[in-house]
Amino acid sequence: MAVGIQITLNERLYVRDPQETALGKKIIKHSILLIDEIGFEAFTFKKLAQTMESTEASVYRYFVNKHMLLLYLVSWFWEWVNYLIDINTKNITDPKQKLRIIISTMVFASKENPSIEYVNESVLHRIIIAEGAKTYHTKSVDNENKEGLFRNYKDLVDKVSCVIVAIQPTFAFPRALASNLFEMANNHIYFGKHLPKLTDVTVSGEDYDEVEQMLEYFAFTMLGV
Amino acid sequence: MAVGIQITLNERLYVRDPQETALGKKIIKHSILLIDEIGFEAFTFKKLAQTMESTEASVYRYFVNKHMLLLYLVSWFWEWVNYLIDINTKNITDPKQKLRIIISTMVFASKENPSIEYVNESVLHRIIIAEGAKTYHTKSVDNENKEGLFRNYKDLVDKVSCVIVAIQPTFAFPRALASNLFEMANNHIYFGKHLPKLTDVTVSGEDYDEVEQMLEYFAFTMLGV
DNA sequence: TATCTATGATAGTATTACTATTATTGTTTT
DNA sequence: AAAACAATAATAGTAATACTATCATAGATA
Repeated sequence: MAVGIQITLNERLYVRDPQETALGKKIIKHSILLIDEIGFEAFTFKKLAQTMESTEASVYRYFVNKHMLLLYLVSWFWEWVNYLIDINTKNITDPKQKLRIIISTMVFASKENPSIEYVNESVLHRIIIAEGAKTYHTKSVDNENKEGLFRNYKDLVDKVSCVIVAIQPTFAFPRALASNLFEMANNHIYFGKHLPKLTDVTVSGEDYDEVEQMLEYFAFTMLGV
Repeated sequence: MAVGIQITLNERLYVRDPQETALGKKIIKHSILLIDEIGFEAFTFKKLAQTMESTEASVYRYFVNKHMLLLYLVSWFWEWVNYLIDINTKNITDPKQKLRIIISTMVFASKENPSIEYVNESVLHRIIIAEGAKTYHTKSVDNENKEGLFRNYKDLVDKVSCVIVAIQPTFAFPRALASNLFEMANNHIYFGKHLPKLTDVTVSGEDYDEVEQMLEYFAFTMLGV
């Protein structure tokens, strides 16, 4: 699996493609670790430059601001999940089984074998869970959406909704169910850890088994199978 | 309805209770309008002071920072929805009918008759939809949760989960379904407006009818009725 | 050898997120 | 009516943030 992965992202997400240079990869690697450690609000390019022993100006040569960097990381993650779903469902024809694998993949993405040395997928997963929704809850959503900056997430929702339609062609809300499964996966891992009154699942450490079971139950109950 | 409403909130949300003074009410009123207009990231106490013709220092006497102010507004909103649910379900005994009214109330909260002159509930609803999740996606969640700052939302989820249990006592995920209904209501209004590929509902202006219908369908399908 | 490019080093600006001090105004208390 | 008190306004100041700009340098390429 370590061979041949190429995550391709919208060029407007960055100023210079971080995947093409050593410094760029270092920015990705350390930004993931630092955002996870101190949170996105406290994260600054200056602090990032300090921890990776570079300069603020150098970071700005790759990303216009920290919002775009987060959007890059989130897009990278969804593109990676998309790739995982493709290989995990490669020879599966039964759409029900496909959906089961999709749910498992979205919950356990972080447990897959690391594929790219400068991305700690497990830590990145925590960032998606805690900070992911901030990418689209901004005043610039509409402009950024026009520029295709949310394409990776939308493609993924599209892919899952096709599987849903294959299971139940008359189901009226395939996109909503698909996006809801992704949002629920993130939310209930987060709730289990921080706001347990808002969920019924128990989450301890990186054990998300109950989240997976709940998502399966929700999905297949909704589809009446 | 305009008489007798008293929204009571955790004292730790504010430095001085804004509901007790004219300046405090002015802060609430103008912060709702300004956050809606420019977004929470661009919102500052200095800009707020300018639009309401007061001073930055005066605003700081009511709230320690803008995060606490947002948390105050969000808590106020959920407490208000809680109150609306109470009066709207007052004489209803059938839990299915109760859940229908709850869903309608969470989607159409902004359409209820304004009850408090310094709060524009319709604009506040937009803030909840666009910025609400930012209150708990922070590094300080656990501390703030310990101090009871998310109590209003948790109480609401608790109330709805009790109705769910009354409908279907064997249902395994009442809290998750309840919180998911609130999250879905907000998300799909937002998606309908800004990221329509992530949903199936059409939202135009303040017409959220399709969101209500979808939530009813999801809830009652999950509960098998 | 010359050139080009990426990065580092450094400096500078406007804004943000506060804290502190003093003046003023309006309300209670005596 | 005078004194005391509380709330707000006015002002100033600081450290950090979010950038932009310039110049030097080291390594790769022509």
